[in-house]
Amino acid sequence: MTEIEKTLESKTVRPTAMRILIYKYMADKEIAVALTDIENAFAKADRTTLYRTLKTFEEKGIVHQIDDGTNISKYALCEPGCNCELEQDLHLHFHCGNCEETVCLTEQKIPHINLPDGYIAEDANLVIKGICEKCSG
Amino acid sequence: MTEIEKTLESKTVRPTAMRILIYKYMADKEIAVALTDIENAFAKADRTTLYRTLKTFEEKGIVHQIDDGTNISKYALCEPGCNCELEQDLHLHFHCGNCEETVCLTEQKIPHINLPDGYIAEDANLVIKGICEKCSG
DNA sequence: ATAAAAAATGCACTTCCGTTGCACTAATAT
DNA sequence: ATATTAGTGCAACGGAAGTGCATTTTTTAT
Ligand SMILES: [Mn+2]
Ligand SMILES: [Mn+2]
Ligand SMILES: [Zn+2]
Ligand SMILES: [Zn+2]
Repeated sequence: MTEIEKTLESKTVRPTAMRILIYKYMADKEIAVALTDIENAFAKADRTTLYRTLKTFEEKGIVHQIDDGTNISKYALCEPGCNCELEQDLHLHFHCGNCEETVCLTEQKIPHINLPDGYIAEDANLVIKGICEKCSG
Repeated sequence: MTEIEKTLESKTVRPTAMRILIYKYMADKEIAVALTDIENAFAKADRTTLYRTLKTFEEKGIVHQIDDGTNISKYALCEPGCNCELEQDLHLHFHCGNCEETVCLTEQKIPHINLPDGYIAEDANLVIKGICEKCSG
């Protein structure tokens, strides 16, 4: 049993062929991927399957969904041991206006914000737009 | 000439009847509005006109577009003298999971973030999700 | 005032992404 | 071996954003 299969099973996701391929695809990429990206990478698979795979991965805490402001949902593998729901694990995301790529900056946590009275924070999303390290070189 | 007409003209936007109505509608609301909201409020007007009015307002710095993570673009009037493009004027937005409303927290500026080497920030979007002051009461 | 030009509006249609229903197939449990 | 559950594929739908073009309204020039 491979490392990936073990990872999936540890999150109670059955390691089907398709799921292993998608996991591998995402692990090899250092950037967040859209459904369309996966669709293009696996042309013979049906979009619905890929879509539902991402949903399953998300529900089981294998990936987290990223809203980078492009109105296209992106996904990235969670770090080992990450708890995306918890405030302490909320990292920011960077979207490059040049290459259009979105990356997790997992080291950069979202700072705690003091809200006006009555407001209760449950989640936060911080996206920085600009030029990425690859494009600014 | 009314106050609103003067405001529009000062931003080089011709104060047509429709535009004045939309401006007034947004000024009366304390929350960010979607195109659909305006569409419902002015049922006899065509969606395209409303759509293009918002675009014009945005280009001329009368409103700013808000991406609150719902994948529905919201718009809110800019504060007098605000320069949304500048980092110093970037405020955060709050989206309530209960009433589904989005508000500008214009007092809460987005804190400056130190990015890894090579990353150049040009814009930022910070959305806090939770329960708003009206719903938490 | 009249005509020409420019701007705004309305209608129809398209595109894109996300999502769902249902049938079919593969895997698992009894 | 059979029943049950989980995964996949196909087809269609839906909402929201966006565009091309005809028509109307407003502005400008004559
Ligand atoms: Mn991330
Ligand atoms: Mn705002
Ligand atoms: Zn880049
Ligand atoms: Zn609320």
